[in-house]
This record gives sequence, structure tokens and C-alpha cells, in this order.
Amino acid sequence: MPKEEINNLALRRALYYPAAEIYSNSPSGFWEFADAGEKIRRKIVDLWRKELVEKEGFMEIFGAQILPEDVFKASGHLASFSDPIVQCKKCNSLHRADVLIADKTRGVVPESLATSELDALIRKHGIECPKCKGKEFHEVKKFNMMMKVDIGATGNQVSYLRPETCQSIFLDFKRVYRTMANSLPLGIAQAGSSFRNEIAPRNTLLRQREFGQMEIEIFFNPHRINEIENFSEVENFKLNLFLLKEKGVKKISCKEAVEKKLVSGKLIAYCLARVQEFYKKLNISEEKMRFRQLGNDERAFYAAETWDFEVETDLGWIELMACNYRTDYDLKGHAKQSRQEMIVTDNNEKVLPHVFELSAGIDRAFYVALDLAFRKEKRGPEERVFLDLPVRIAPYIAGIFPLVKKDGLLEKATGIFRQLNSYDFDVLFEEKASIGKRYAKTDEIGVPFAITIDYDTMKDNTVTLRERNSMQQKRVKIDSLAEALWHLKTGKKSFEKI
RNA sequence: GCGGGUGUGGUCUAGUGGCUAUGAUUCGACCUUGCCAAGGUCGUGGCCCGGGUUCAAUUCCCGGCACCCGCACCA
Repeated sequence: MPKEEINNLALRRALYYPAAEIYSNSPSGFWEFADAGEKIRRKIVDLWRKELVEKEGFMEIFGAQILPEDVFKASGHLASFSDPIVQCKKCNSLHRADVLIADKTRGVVPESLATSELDALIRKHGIECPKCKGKEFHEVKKFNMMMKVDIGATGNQVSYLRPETCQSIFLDFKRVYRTMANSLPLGIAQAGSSFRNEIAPRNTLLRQREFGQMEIEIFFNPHRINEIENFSEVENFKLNLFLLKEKGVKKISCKEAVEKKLVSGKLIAYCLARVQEFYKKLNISEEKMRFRQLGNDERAFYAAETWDFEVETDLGWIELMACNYRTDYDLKGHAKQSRQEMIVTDNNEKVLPHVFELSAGIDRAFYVALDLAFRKEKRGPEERVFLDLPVRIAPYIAGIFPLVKKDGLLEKATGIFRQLNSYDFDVLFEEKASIGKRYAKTDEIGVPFAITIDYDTMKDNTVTLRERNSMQQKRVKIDSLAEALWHLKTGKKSFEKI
């Protein structure tokens, strides 16, 4: 669906909106979520936790968002998470210094060159501004995407807001390993916020300066990358692989991907299969998803193999998860910087674990879920908007509505609401406005079911259960409501079978 | 960061150098209501921010910020 439609819905229903919007000088790239939006976002994280973390027996942590400078010396972010940028004196446009020089000389320019060396190269090769052909540039500056924070009264403990959540996982690895696991492979997960000083945030939730990540780092013995217990479960699962040298997506089974060495081992194929299954649960169809293989020039500095899970939307292909084989890059770096031992014993073998990472964007998943669920159709006499969200990420499972407020219906409905609420269902109570209006309004935020209390309820203790997409309704006994909702919530039964 | 466009109640919008700033919808109250945004009455709520020109600026000018499009960037 067009972005404008989604953003309009987001503003009308306060799903998300600009942070600090009452201040006209607030910077872009920060967004807030409210009510239905916050709930949908949270449920996406819950679904991830259930399907990709708990089901696999992985651990979860919640780490600090601010970490000391040493962490980022070790991780490589201080050196590599920055671009050498240079500004044209004539037209003020910004360019990457290394790219300008490399284009001119048709060579490779190391990013790590000092800014003074880059200045010299620019002068030596008579680099022109690609935009205005000007030859005068300001001095090269290193632009680091990390946000610096000064800690303590004197501000001399330099720290940074984390640019990715996973560093805490590497820092915590030893303690979690010793206390909770003592064996490999060990998966450690975390959902939280990360911060990057983007030059130009765009497209609302898709490119923010503060954004949600849900990451899993799987620590394993590199010699045993092919010893995966449950591989048989996925060996025939078809992965949608978009390979570097191929046109279009190829459906390749996990087994074949391993045999043809398209991936580094069974562990990676297994993870990709689970990831693809997970995103299907967000209602992303097979035809609109792919794992794009990244080439040497595209991968992050820590990755030896990368598969970007991408989804096709109105805005083109959007990356939802980067699957990176980080090798021992991170543990090695932290071991060196902290002078702590990171080697562990796995089956009597001393080994520095390798890491396969599943790094997903929460807000991007949220946006894509809205994009794919958005419907604008003629329903009744009018065109209406509704969200066809999967039950598991819908903000509420059902609205509880008394048909009218009088004759005891309001009280009866309140009782049902409290009962279902006490059974831990996310239900919404609404007694205002007409019944049709209440249906329409909750459809718009994707509530899949409605329970209406009417005059028959007062006689025979049944209610109307109404489904969002079909607008069909059936009678259900109050006594069996909780069970019915549980079936619908878990997908054990469809609406037709209730 | 660059270039272009836009900025009026929650949302969509009309309009203006001076008059109580338009309409729809939303929202709230009351009445009504018997299953798909029904009806009635009343009500809340607005010119993105700062500066300048002017007797007077939401309107004109300058600057800032945000959003949209294109470019660049995207570890």
C-alpha cells in the first residue's frame, strides 16, 4: 500500500508519530508509538521471542544501551563505523572521500587512511566535485555514526549509545555460557534500541536514528558447523535464495544449499529456514520474500558471509534481517581489548566460538506488517480501511461491545470484558457510538474479532462473535468464549470451526 | 548533505495584508439507537517555529525545523 495511506492511518490512530512533535526544532529520525501501534510492535517482538528464541532453546538478555569506548574499540566501530567525508566548497554537497578518489584512480582506497592522506590524494589527483565540477574541497572529516555520551560529573568517561544491540551479547557471552549453558551451540538473543547518527533519515520508520533491533547471536564450534541436531526437520525446506551471480530467486532446499556449499554449513541453512518460517507468520507471502546474498563490497566489516532477508513492498525491496556469519571477529576483539579469555571447552576441545547472527529490525517489520495488511475496500455502502493483521500481532484479539447501553446490556458486557481480561486475553471494551462504527473503528487497527452483547444474550447467555475480514458472525455461548478465543489466538481452530 | 515541492483544528481541506479563518470528518456531552462508520442538539479544538517589513502578517520577505520527491549516503 502507498506510504501516504499508511502514514495517514498512523497519524489518525496514533499508531506512530514524530517524537517531540510539539517542538518545532526537534530533529528527524525519532518516532513514538501509541496504543494500537505500541501493542502491534510489542507483539511482533513477542512472536520473534516465541518462534525464534524460546522454541530453539536460546537465552535472552537485556543489555545496557550505553557502553564504554573500549567496547567499540574492540568491536571495530570506532575505526570502521565511520566514513571519511569531504564537502565541496562551491556547491556544499557532501561526498565520501575514499569513493571519490577510488572512482578517479580506478583503484581501491583503504578507508583507514588518515584524513590528511586523503586530503593529499584529492589534491594530487585533481579530484572534481561530481556534482558541480568544482575543485575546491574543505578538509576531509571522519563522520562517525555513533552517538557519543559523556558519563559522570566531569564527563571524562567517554561512552557511546550502542549502534547495534549485539555487543552486549558478546560482552555477556562468558557469564551466560558459564551459568546457563556450558555447551555449544549457544544462542543468545536481545531485543532493544540501537542508535545511529544517520545523515538523512527517510521513510518514517524505515530509516531512524533510534530504532528497535531484535538480534540473535548463535555461538558455535566452527569445527562442528555441520552437526546440527534438528537439521533433518528442515533439510527439504525450500529457501528463497537470491544468489549473487543469478537472476531472480531460486528455491533451493537446505540440503542442497549445504551440499553445493552455497552456505558455510548446516547451521546456517537451518537458521535461514527458521527465519523464512518466522516471517511467513507475519503474513509475508513466499513470492515477496528472498535472502539476498551480499558480495564482498557490500558486507559489513565484521561479516564473512551475509544473507539479507528482504521483502517486496510498495517501496521496493526492504531489508528486514541481516544474517551475518561474524566468525570469531567479535570474541577475538573483545578478548584482546579486555584481556579476558573467551575460549571455552566444547566436547573436550578448546575453542573460540564462531558466531552466526540474525539481526532484525523491529520497526521495519512493523512497517512491513502494516504495508502488507492494509486494505481499502468497499464494505457495506462505503469504502473502508482495515488491517488484515495476523491474530498473533493484532493489538487486541477482540472488542467487547454492548449493542446498546440500556436494559442491563452495558453491565453484562462489562462482566464479560472483565472475565476475558482476567484470562489474560487482550480485549478492548467500547460502549460509545453505534455498533457499526465500533466495528469499523476496530477493523482499522486490525482487531480480528468482536463480541457483541445483545438482547438474546440477556435471555440465553450467547453472544455474537464477528470476524474482521469476512464480517461474518455466529452465536457463541458465554461459557465457551474463553476457549473459543484461545483456539483463535493460537490458531488451533479457524473462525469457521468455532 | 545538495536540488525541488509542501506546511491551516486529531485527520482531510477552503481561504485571506485588517471582519468571529471555511467545510467535512474525528473527538466529548446529552437524546436517540436493536448488528456494519444511522439521526438530532450542544460543545472542544487550528494558521510549524523565530525574526523582519508594515499602522496591521496565518498571508509578503529572511532564517530554522519537519514532511514529500529526486540525488548522495546506508557500517
